[in-house]
Formats: sequence, structure tokens, C-alpha cells
Amino acid sequence: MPRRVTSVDVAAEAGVSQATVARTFSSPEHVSPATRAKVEAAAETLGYVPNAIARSLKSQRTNIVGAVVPATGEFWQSVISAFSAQLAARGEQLLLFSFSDADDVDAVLASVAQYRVDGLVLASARIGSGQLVRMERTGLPLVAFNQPAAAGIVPSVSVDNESGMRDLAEHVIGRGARTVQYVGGISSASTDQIRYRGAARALGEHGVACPYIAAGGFAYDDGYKAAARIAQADDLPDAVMVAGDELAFGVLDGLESGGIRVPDDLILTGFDGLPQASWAGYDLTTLVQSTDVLVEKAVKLTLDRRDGDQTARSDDTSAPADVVVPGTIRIGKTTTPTQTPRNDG
Amino acid sequence: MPRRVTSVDVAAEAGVSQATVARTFSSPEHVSPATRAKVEAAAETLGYVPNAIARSLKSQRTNIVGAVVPATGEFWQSVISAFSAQLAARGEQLLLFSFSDADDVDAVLASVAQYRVDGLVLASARIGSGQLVRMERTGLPLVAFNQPAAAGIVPSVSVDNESGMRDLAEHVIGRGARTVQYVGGISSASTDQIRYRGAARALGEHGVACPYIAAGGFAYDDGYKAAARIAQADDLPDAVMVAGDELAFGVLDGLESGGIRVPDDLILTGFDGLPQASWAGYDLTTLVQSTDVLVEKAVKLTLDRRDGDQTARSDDTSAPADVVVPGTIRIGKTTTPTQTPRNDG
DNA sequence: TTGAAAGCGCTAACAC
DNA sequence: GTGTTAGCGCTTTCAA
Repeated sequence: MPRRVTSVDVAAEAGVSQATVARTFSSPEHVSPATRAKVEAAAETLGYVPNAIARSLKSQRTNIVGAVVPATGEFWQSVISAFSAQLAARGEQLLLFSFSDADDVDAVLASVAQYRVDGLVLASARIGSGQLVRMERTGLPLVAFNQPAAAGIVPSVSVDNESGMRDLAEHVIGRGARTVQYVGGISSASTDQIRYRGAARALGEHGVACPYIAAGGFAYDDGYKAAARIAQADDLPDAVMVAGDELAFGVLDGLESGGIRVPDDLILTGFDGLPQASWAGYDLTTLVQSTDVLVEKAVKLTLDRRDGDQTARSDDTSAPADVVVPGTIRIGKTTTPTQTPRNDG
Repeated sequence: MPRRVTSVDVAAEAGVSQATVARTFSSPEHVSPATRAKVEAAAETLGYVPNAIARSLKSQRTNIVGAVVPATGEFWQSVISAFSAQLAARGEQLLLFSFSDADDVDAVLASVAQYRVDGLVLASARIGSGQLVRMERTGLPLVAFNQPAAAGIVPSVSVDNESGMRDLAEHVIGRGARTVQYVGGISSASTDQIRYRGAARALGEHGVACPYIAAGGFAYDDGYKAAARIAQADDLPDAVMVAGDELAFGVLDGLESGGIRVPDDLILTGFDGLPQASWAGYDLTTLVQSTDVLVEKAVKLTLDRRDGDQTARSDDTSAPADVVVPGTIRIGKTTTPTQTPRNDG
């Protein structure tokens, strides 16, 4: 049974001091080539790898960034992938804390706090501002992700929800829609509110009302169920605007299962720009938020804050930086009139 | 600027020794209620949280499990979510190492090794067996995930790829298919090979050939492109069997964009059982591998190995445990004859 | 029950 | 260039 091999073991094997072993791995240029070779050989035979945990105890830096992210949803999954990839590219690791609806976010945060991560990305709307303020006080670099409500308390990164939804609304108006039904996910979520506001204002400017129905969540099934409510209404709206893509896929399938055809009977928009929105099967008109860009900003903000902490002890730029990334509208067949009648069935 | 508060600070504040503070958090039952209250109060005012990193240095246990997982693909994203959730439920954290095609997996592994995680789940087919053997020697509890080739070297968890694909093949035969085209992802991947073998054998028993074409990857776009090759062939096969769901979505959309209708012109199967396969838009016949079950087995195996390490110093059960989880076939409309001609277009 | 003291594996002065 | 030494924040004997 191989015991944990440490720098002391390597030192013994190589016939040098422990400090020399440490140097060989942390600043090899301060070790003579001959010694270095000896040490490396010894390390190789023993299978030694420096212990980053022990290192971090001294250096006060773990090179680990934490992220608190909802456990489910296509959008969040792509965000997680992006974080992991981008942090890896910067030599950092991702300690992932995911939570589901049933979880107690406070418990998750308590758990996070123990791990002295270098920075923390918070992507939960369920973290109260009091909690945020308290965590911020500990000096842990915090960044709120896609959580506009946190802006003003901690630095935040999000897509421009309002103007994105506004753009979609203008597009819908441009397609001639005069009656619009809006399908939200969770009405208490700040992103949900802001997106709805964008739609309502833009439509209002054209004298178009924008009734809101809450699907109760952002998942496919929520949308599928919500579609039934739309289909049951006395008359169909010209357009349905949905607060998220996954939700929109559900609405779309739900509508079609009810015999309503998109875009012939009504047009439909989503929000997020998931990969699937571009798949030919759905080809959804949506607002593309670039997870890569958003994540890049969040990672940069997080690491800058950490590094700032280490050089300048106190930065009293009292107003936290809020990054708002513009989205891009993507026009798909869900809002594109079918030119020629379908010839394939 | 709040300084890092340690148990020493709390001890001073509470007027007790540092050891007592430590005890209050690690084994409160060994501290008198009065003292405990004092310490907790002091910790509260100072905002003290125990440092898990420092703890792990002494306890030789980080409560962190690492996972090396491909950065992209719908399937892997759901696997990551499942790992995160299930580890969290057991009080463990997930240190995620994702890698893309461009990454050097060895570099990733070197990085992992530094972090003395309690266990490591490997989900990359690109880790050679030599590498595996070497890592196994360090005593780190390793578990291979969906990587049947690693079986025999390290404990592994995977779905029963061969019999799963076999079941699909039988289903396809049952639907009357006599000519079948198989679309693989990456022919060098062991899962790909084993799945193909399952199809080829089952079909062979019915005297049906199973030509293989490689899409070059498991992504949607790979499938979309591969569809063109099928469409160009002199005559269409009765059925197309695809090595993965995401790939299958691409094939499906690609075929339909070429005017080929599924299931009318040919039937189609996938493999994985992604959530989207159940979405009405695709409704794909596929082999559902339960990520929850797979992940649960992997987590259990990993933690059991770690805990085994600590109680029994040497377990010379020379044959590593290999867990093979059966999949479940899901019949969707891609292999279901349309009873009534479509009335909606 | 509580305190003193010795590490866990590493880094970083500081000497030589 | 290399060795010595003192911690980083915690757990854990061992005494008291």
C-alpha cells in the first residue's frame, strides 16, 4: 500500500534538504541543474507530486474558484461547462456547489465558506441581500452571475435582459403581432421580472398589451403545461413570448401537440440562445446570451478582485462594478412566415 | 478590510484556548455547554468559519471528490449535474476538471494530482491504461466512468453498452428493418466500439448487415453532416442506428432537411436517453442510461474505496469491481409507424 | 472538561 | 545555491 509521499521523502531519496525539493517545484530557476536533476529523478521514482492543499495553507491562495449554481436547466449546464473550461485555461480549478429547489442555499453557502476558495461566483437568485452583504464582509471576492438584483451589493455580470427582451418584442411587432401572450418562469425571480418589463414596455409603446402567465419554472415540462392554458383561451394570440429557451421548447411542443402550428397560427420567441435553439428541429427565434462572454467577464472580475486584494489592501471604490453584456437576437423559423406551403406532408 | 479570522482569534475573544475552539467545531460534545456558548458567540461576532483546507492537512481528507469529464456534450453536462448534486447530498464537494479535445489530458491529470482529492472519477477515454496504472499506484481511489476499456485496471461504472444496443437492434428488426446503417461517433472510443459490436452481432443473428460510418464526434453537427452521406447513398436503409442521442438529433434533422422523413422513409434510434429525447419535438427511440443511477454507483464506489483505505490498510481483492448498469429501451415516434397520415400539413 | 504542544506538507525569509 | 527555521490553521494526543 503506497504511503503518501511528501517532499521530505524525496529529500531523503535525493540526499538534499526538504527546502531544496520544494524549490525545485516552486522556483526551479533557483536550483542548480545538477541538484534539480537529482530531485526530479527522486520524485519520479517515488511518484511525488506537490500537495496543493498544503501549499495553499501557506500561500493563502487555493487556485480554486467556487461557483454556486442551480443544479438543473440546460442554460445552467452550459454555464457550468464554460466556467470549468475557462478557469482551467487560467490554471484555476472549479469547485462546484449546485443546489436544487429543495436545498437550503444557506447550508450550501456555509459549506462554501469552509473551503477558502479564491473567489466565488453566485448564480442563485435565492441568496438574500443580507446574506450577500455578510459574505461580502468576509473579504471573499464575490461575483453575482445573471442575478441583476444583486447589482449594487456585489459586482455582477449579466446579459442585458431588458433590452434583449425589448429587441424581441420589436421583432414580434415587426412581424405584425397585435396580441401577445407572455410566458414567464418564476415571477419572483429578478431576471424574470426584468425580462417581462422589457417586453411589456416595448409592446406598450406600440399600444400592445402583454398579459403575463407564470409557468412556475423554467423547465421544458413547465412550458409544455403552460401551452395548454394558451391553447384553451378563447382566441389565440398573434405571438407568444417566452422567458427562456427551454421553457419555450416546451411551449412550442405543447402548442403543436394541441394542433396549433408555429409560426402559422402564432409566432413564438424564447430567450437564452441555447445550442438547441439552433437545431433544425426547433430553430427558435431567441435572444442569444453568450455564456462564453458572460463567464469570461465573471471569471475576470472574480480573479481581478482576488488579485486586487493581494496588492492593494483596501480598494474603496464603493460602487461595485456591474457588467451588462448585450445579447444578440437570433431569428429562427418560429417567427418566420412559411413562404411556400410545406411540400413534405 | 476584514482580516482572515482564525480559531486563535476566536479563542482570544472567548477567553479560552485555541484547542477548545477547535473542539467546539469538530466535536462539540466534548465541550461544556457554557464554554461552547461562549465560543459560538465569539465566532459569531468575529464571523469565524473553520478552515476546511487546514483541517484536511491534518485529517488527510478533503471531502472533495474530483471528476475529469469532457467539457462538452449534452450527456456529460447531465452527468456533471448529477455528480454535483449527489456528492453534495453526501457532504462532499465536486472539484471539476473538464477538458476539451484540444486539451492535454495528462496536464489535467497532473493538476488533479496536486489537489489530494478523496477520490477521482475519470470519464475520459483518452486516459491511457499506463497512466491509469500509475495513478492507481498512488493510492488515490479511482473510478472509471462510462469507460469500459478501463475495466480490469480500475473499478468502473458504465451502462451495459453492448446489450443496450442489442436491444435496440432487436427492436429495429422487430419493426421490419432488413437494411441498417450504423452511425458511430469516434471509432476509437471504446464505448463506440462496444455499442457497435452489440448492434452488429444482434443484427448479424438475423442475417442483417450493419455497415459503420463514423461521424467524427458525438455532437449534433457531426450527426447533421453524417446524414448527408446517408441521404446520398443509392438506396436508403430501412433503419439508421446512431451511437448517441445528440448525434442522433443531428442525423434526424439532417435527414429531414434532405427531405427524408422519419419514421416514414426510415426509422432511427439513438443511445443515451437524454431529456431531449423525450421532448415531443424529437421523441426519439433510444436506450436510456440513468445518469442518476450510474453516478450514484460511481460516487458510492469512490467513497467506499476511500473509506476502505482508512479502516483496512490493505485490501488485496485483486479484481477491481466493475459495475455494469442495465439500460432501458425507450420507444419513441422515430421507430413508430405513423398510423394515420399527418393531418396538419 | 480544558490547555499545552506537536505536527500535517509546504513556503519563505534568513543565514551560510 | 542550499540548508535551517519558523510558521499557515487546524486536529489530536497527553497532562492537568
